[in-house]
Formats: sequence, C-alpha cells, structure tokens
Amino acid sequence: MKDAAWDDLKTVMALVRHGSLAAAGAALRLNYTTVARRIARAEAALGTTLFERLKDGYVPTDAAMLVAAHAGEMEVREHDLMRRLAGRDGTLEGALTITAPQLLIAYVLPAALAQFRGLYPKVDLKVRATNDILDLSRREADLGIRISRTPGDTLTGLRLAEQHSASFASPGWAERIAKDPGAPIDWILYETHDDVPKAAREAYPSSRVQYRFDDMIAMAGAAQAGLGVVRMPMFLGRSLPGLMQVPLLPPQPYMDVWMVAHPDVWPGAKVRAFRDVLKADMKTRRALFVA
Amino acid sequence: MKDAAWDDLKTVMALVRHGSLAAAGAALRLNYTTVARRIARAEAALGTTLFERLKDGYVPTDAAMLVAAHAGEMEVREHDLMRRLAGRDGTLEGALTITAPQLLIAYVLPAALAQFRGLYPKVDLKVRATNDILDLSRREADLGIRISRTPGDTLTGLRLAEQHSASFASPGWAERIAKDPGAPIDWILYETHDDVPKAAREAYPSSRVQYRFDDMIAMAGAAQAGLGVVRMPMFLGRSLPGLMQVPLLPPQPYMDVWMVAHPDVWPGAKVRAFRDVLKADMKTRRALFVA
DNA sequence: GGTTATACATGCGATAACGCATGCATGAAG
DNA sequence: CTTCATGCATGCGTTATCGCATGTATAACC
Repeated sequence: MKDAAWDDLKTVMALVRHGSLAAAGAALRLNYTTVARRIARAEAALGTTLFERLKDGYVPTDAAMLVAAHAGEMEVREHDLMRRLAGRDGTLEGALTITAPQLLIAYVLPAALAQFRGLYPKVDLKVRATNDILDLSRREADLGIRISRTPGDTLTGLRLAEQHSASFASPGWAERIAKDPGAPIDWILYETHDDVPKAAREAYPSSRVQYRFDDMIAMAGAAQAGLGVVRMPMFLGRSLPGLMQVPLLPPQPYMDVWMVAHPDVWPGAKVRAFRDVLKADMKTRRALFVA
Repeated sequence: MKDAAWDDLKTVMALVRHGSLAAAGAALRLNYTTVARRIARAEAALGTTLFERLKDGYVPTDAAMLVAAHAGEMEVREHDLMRRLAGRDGTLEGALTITAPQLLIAYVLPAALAQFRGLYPKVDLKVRATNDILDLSRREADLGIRISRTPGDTLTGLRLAEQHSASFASPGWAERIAKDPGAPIDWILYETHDDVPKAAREAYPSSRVQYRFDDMIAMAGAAQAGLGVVRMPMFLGRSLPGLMQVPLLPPQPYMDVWMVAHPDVWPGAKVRAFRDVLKADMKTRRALFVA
C-alpha cells in the first residue's frame, strides 16, 4: 500500500456522497465509467473493498465511509486554500461567481451587472440565481446577496438596503377594495405563514386565506392573474407589471438586503470591484425598497 | 477557477519541499518533466504564478507556499486515513514495512524475519534499515524497532529487551590489558561522548581517546581491526567476530529495545502477527542483551 | 580551459486514462 | 404486458498524460 492518488480518494468521496456512479460522475464532471475505473484503482491501491456491487448500485463499505470522511477533511483544506488564493488575488480577470435570490437578479441587479461588465470586461461573471443559500465557505459562490436580518456569523457583510413590505394585488382587486372595503378579500400566503397578517385581519375582517404557495415567483404570478392579494417586498410589487399596492397592510419593515462573502474572499480584487459597483448602484435605488 | 486537481496540489507541495523538479519527481516517483507539466497545469487552473523560473531552478512564490501549506494539511489527513485503514485491515497479505537500526537487523532479527516469512508468505515484508528515526505517523514504516528509553509519547510500544553495554576490543587488546593493566589504552568514542567513560578513566588512568566516530558500524570495524576499545551494547560485541569483552568497564544499563507503532496501526493483522513473532523470538534471546 | 554535475526546456513515441456507444438487469409507470 | 428510467458492465477508439532522449545554460572543480 503506497501513497494513494488523491484524486481517487476524492472520487470515492463523491461516490459515497452522491450514491451512484452517474451522480458522482456528474458532480466531478466526469463520465461515470471513469468513476467506476477510479474506484477500482482505489480499491487495488488500498487493498480493500470499498463498495459492494449490488443490483441497484454501489453500496459503500465501512472502509469507504472512512475514506470519504478523511477525503472530506482534505476537501475542507482545499476550499480553505481556494478562498485564500481568491482573497489575495489582485487581478481583475477570471471567474467571479455571485449568487442572489432570483427576484433580485431579475428586477434589481441587471443595471449593476451591465455596469460591472462594462468596467471589467475580462472578469467572467457567473450569476447563480437560487433561493437555496449557497455555501460561500465551499466556494459555491464568491459573493452572495441575501435577504436576511444579519449577514450570518461566519461571513463578512455589507447592508445594501433596508426594505419594507406591503400588500399588492391586481388593479381589479384594488378597485374592488376601494369601492367596498367590507367585501371578501382573497389572500395568497407563503406556506410558512399560518394566517393573514394580523393588521389586515383586524382592519379587513373579511380577509380569507385562499391559496398557500411555496414560491414567491408563483405567488406574484397568481397575484398578477387576479387570484388574490400578496404581501411582498416593496421592490417586487413595484417592479412587477399588473400589480398595485393595496391599503390592506401598512408598509412594515422587512428583512434587509445584504451583500456577504467569506472573510477570506472579501478582499479579493474582483470581489472588491463588484462590491463597489453594486454598493454605488444600490445607493441610487434605495427609494425602491422602502415606503 | 474551478475545483483544483488534488494530485496537482500534491505536486506543488513536493516541488516546494524538495526544491527542484528532479527531486520532487523522485519523491513522487515521477519523471521530472511530469512535475513541470503539472506545475504548469496548476498555475493555469489557479490563475496564479506559483514558481519563478530562474536559471538555477524553480523558486516558489508566496502563492506556492500557501498551496504547499494547505496541501501539507491535506497530506496529514491522508496519512491519518492510511494508518486507520492499516489498523482495521484484517488480512495477512500485502505490504508490511518495518524499520530498525542496522545492527539489530544484521545480528538479531534475521531469525525472526525468516520465521515470519515462513508463517505468512503472502505478506510483502519490507525492512528499512536506518539509524534515522522514520516517522511512523507519516507511515514511512508500519512498525519500528528502536533503542531508546521510552517508546515515545505518541506511539504505542512494547519493550522487547533490556540491554547492558560493556567494553569490547580485539583479542590482541584483551591480552595486552590482561598482561599490563597500566599500559596506555586507546578508545574509540562515539562523537556525542566527550571523554572515556568515567568508570574506565578511574580504573585505568592511562585510557586515552584516539578516535571519534559518528557511526557504530565503523567503530565496530575499527575495533575488530585492533584500533582500540569501544563501548557498545552487549549484543553487538558478542555478535561480532573478532571482538571480546574487556574488563575496562563493568556492564551497565543501556537503552532498552522497544517495538513501537502508531496506535492507529498497532491493531492491524499484519502488525499484530509480526509483533507476536518478534516478541516470542526476542524472549528466547534475552540473555544476549544483558551481562 | 576543459570536464563534470545540476537544473531545466523541448520534441517524440508509448501508455494509460478517458468518453462514448452498446447491452443487460431491475423496478416503476402507463 | 409494454414502455421508460435508472444503474451498471464491457469493448473500442480517442485524447491526454507520461517517460525518455536530447539539447542548453550555469556553476563548480581541477
């Protein structure tokens, strides 16, 4: 048993994590046959069976779990290294990955992205629109824009904007509410909310929950289609065509918009450049976010 | 900058450690051209210059030092993994590396080695004779035999024998000392010792230092050739032809013989088998080591 | 001044690693 | 019962990687 090939250890880890040759191969950007071959190599090198080949796939043995655990620790060190290299990198070229909620990318960021692109054409800007929070420690992205109350404990952050939320609906609903405030009002709620906001229920007792969604884009679409009233951030209601603010809810504070990055990565030239552009851009847009 | 190839990180580390392409290649068992190519790949992947190509070789940049440091931490994890795999391995086949001082291997271990070989023919036994202490944590060897006072803090150990040392010389010297105890006596000292052992100086005031060596095999050879008297472990003086114990020094306690291994590796089947064989063998040889 | 050793660059042929296409087994869905 | 999707094995042609041989530059030594 000599020195193990590190890339093979990584491959064992990927297979343990992802469960199938194909999934592991996709994660490693390799053909799954290559994964199978590397597993075979690793088993030969380590002198141990790492996976049992069953009809429905590769099942890791204890030894494979041990390998995967250690490879995971190696990976932590690799990510640490990558962050530090990115943080000390002074060039304004190469890849820069940012992540943000879909709706911010769609309705708020385009101007800043275009400006950044013009200023730093050599930077390969990759934008990952996702509502899942990517792991900035693992360098799934260099810089994140998040809607939350704090930047998070391990991340360095900068508050880009305070936000308010309000109630929005189609013009038809706005008219109806103005004419007859006592008529039934249909609400579309985000799934985590139990009930219509208390202020609305008190002022408009005829409020009723009609739909529960798990996705804000879908909710906004439903509101545009006239299915009901949605509480959403000011910027979103104002940005979407076919929606108007309705007076059911007084504007109230919402989670702020933060720009965050891992402290290792924060001082990198590309991250710094993007920060500066976005910070200045957002300064001009503050009115969009508050009542 | 995407995921780095771990083997390339390892290669950067090897080049930083060993200083030249050729030395790094030797350490990795690769041709040095391959090392050069991997460095180039790593630089492309990381988007950084890692080494400056000067007339007299590759000089690492700060970035390379950073990479090397992190790769070193990855390597610690790898060695940890290898030890654990070895420790849980129940097979009695494959590689087993032991290390011991040259003189023990030459004059004490052969019987045990032969017996082990007969009992476990499928084990690839590699014996590394060295006076440097190999790093058992880094798996330079699985099991070590050492002459020391303790097994060391991080290692598990078993005392194989207590030892005495005494003074030995050629038959000519033995005769001379017996005839005329007052005549000048030439000593061959190990370089770390300042002077003739105090007991000998007091009993034989005509003792004088004639040579200082840094190698016990050479000293023994010189003693066999009649150049003088050497203080050495009993087992050695008794094992070497052409040497006799001389009464200049009363036998005195010497460092013990230990068998040591990293606790992770200790329970491995091959290590355990070797331990048992050697332990039993050494039990029959205890008289060789003490006065 | 010529010889030797070290350290690297470069080009070429050999080899090992890889991707792709095909085929088989299994289980779920229509 | 058929169809489709998932998961893997195997064989083949391609690509990338590697080792080797050769050449250059520099420094050390006699």
